[in-house]
Amino acid sequence: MPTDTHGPGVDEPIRRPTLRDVADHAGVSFKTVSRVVNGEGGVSIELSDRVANSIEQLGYRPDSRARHLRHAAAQTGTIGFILSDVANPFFSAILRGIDDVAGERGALVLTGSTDGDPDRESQLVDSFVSRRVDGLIVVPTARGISPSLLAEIRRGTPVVFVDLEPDDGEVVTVRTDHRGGAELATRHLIDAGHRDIACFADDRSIFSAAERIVGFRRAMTAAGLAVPPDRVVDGDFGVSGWRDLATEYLARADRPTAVFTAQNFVTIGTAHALHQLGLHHTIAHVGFDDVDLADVIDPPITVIPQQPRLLGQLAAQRLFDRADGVDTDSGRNIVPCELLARGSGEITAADPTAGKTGRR
Amino acid sequence: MPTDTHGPGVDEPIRRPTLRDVADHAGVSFKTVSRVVNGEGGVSIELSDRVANSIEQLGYRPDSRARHLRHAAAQTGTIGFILSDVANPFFSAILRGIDDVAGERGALVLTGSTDGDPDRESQLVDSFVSRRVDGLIVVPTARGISPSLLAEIRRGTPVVFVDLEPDDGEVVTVRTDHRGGAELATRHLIDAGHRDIACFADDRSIFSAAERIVGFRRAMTAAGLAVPPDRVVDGDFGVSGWRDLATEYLARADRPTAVFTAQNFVTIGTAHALHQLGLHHTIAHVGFDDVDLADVIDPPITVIPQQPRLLGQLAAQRLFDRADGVDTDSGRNIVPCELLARGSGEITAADPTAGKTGRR
DNA sequence: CTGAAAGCGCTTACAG
DNA sequence: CTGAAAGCGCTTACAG
Repeated sequence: MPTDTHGPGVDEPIRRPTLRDVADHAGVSFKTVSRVVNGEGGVSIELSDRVANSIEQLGYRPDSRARHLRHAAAQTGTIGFILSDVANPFFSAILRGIDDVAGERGALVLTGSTDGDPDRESQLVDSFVSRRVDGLIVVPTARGISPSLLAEIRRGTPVVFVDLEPDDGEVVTVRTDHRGGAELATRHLIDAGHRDIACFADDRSIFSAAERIVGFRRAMTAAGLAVPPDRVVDGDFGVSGWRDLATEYLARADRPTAVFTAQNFVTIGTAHALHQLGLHHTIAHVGFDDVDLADVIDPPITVIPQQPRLLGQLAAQRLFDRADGVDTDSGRNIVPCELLARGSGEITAADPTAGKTGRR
Repeated sequence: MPTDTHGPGVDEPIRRPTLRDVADHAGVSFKTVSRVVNGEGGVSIELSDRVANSIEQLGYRPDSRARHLRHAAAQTGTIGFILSDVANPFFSAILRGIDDVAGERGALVLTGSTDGDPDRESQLVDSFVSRRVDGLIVVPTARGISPSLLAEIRRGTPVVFVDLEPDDGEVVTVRTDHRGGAELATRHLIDAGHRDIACFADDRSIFSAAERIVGFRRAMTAAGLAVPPDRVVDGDFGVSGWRDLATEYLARADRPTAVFTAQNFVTIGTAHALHQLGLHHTIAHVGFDDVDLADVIDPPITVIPQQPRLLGQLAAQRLFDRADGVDTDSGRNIVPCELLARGSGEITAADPTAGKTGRR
């Protein structure tokens, strides 16, 4: 058997040194080592040094699993974050916010993407619970809370929802004021003189999309404007799907004079379409959620930015407060919106007959 | 004391049901429950049903910590990902790739952002190791491997580096061909007739930035072109810093006729600057890494896209292979680059004397 | 200041 | 097919 200088080989099972190994090495009882590791005091300096030295030499790292086993209720310092897709910058910014707060407390974050699949969500809940996370932050896949998650909430596991709000009202949620933001965007377009505005949104089965559509309708109604059914389009089409759809929609003679796009992928796709059609200086456009380069394109896109990192921080804060028993309210944190005027949303309404007659 | 119907209150410690609780409930020995939980068989259907029923009623979930304690070498089904910032879409896409592969194996991913701080990196390594992760995927903060991470590698913990490569060559890395990609970008500009090209890069202390600068120089040298020192600018300035810097740099009379921006924040900042100066149709521009809306702005930005999700998948694959003892090579996976011509990189060189004399 | 005993929730041998 | 014993790595009482 060849000598292996690069650590244990494949066949030798990798065994980490334990408290007992350190104790043997230092020539003390393993309880003494435990005291040093936990900084409990009551150990002579001499022994303490000897133990510290052995820990260093053997590369001992306490096993947090074993550590918290004695009292099952003890916290593991790990929380779980269940979301649809971490690759979406909006959600990864939320994750970053969660990580900010967790890091301050020495806690760690487990993540899992569901792609909107409720079965995957349940599976992740079970996996997280098996690892005894101290709490769960969830972007729910469906409007109803999945049974396994509901069971955990009932059991007393701290759970905070972000971005989306499940139908059960007894629940803690941190999210943007989707409805208010959409109203703001729509009113902005109305104020620029638009009467015929379309709303392109993510699938309305998603809470935020539904809320934003409601906000759009409210603002229109408040201004005494009708919303024909085909002026609200929703669906989960992705950037390229929305580009194609918007291109076709806005090429029609009866196109609207302004568009409110209610989600970032929709905004990007629609911006593509407007440029493709050469209508980017003709049709006004306000988007929900900010996008890279939104202020470089011509005209720069007027948006309702969200603060995803803040959402994550607030959610984590509430989760830890609940885990500590400090925050016992159920209830919501709703972050208000502002509008960032950049140009695309300030295009005024053209002669309303121009589009209707199909003239260029 | 008021009756609490919503689960345990704050004072009652939340105790999850254990194997023993289930056994008592079902009226069997706890070993029988263990058999049912693990699907070991050798349990009569009648008992099995009774146990399953109790598990359901009590909401029992096995404790994975206790489960793997018996054999310390057993896998925990958890891996760690240490990176600079999950809010950067490039890294969150890598995380998604890792999650894809982990999910297939029923494993979970712990993440932690370092913001480039080596101390935080060490701290995260320790936290992850305490939780006995089966392996670590790391975007290293510094060129050298931090001592705590090195100790783990020596111990035999599977570690795979992504995106950046530490100086120690004995290490497993999955990354883009930074140098080759930069050469490709630069050659593309040279082929469009440019002789005077600037390179704006992330701080050169970062491996990828250094490599991309090398690629730039190589392509220039291969074409017989000189690279004056002030034609290579590097630093960690963020989007707005780069916008300001590039605006000042490109406003000068002796500006280059083309720019290669070696990182996504640099690309965004420089695109801003070019538009601000009205030079977006004058100065050619190629960026490393793709950006939202890059093909909507005028002209669309020519880029060398990376495949971050693929990088994550490859890294996780190698990590699990190593953890399983299948992959025992040290070595690198280097993903090659292609160029995506969109317009900004195909602007040809203006009369070379025009810029030099400061004429408009 | 130091240590031997019991136990956390589970699995792995070993009996019946 | 079912169960009682020992032990994983550690902490929490309890002795000296």
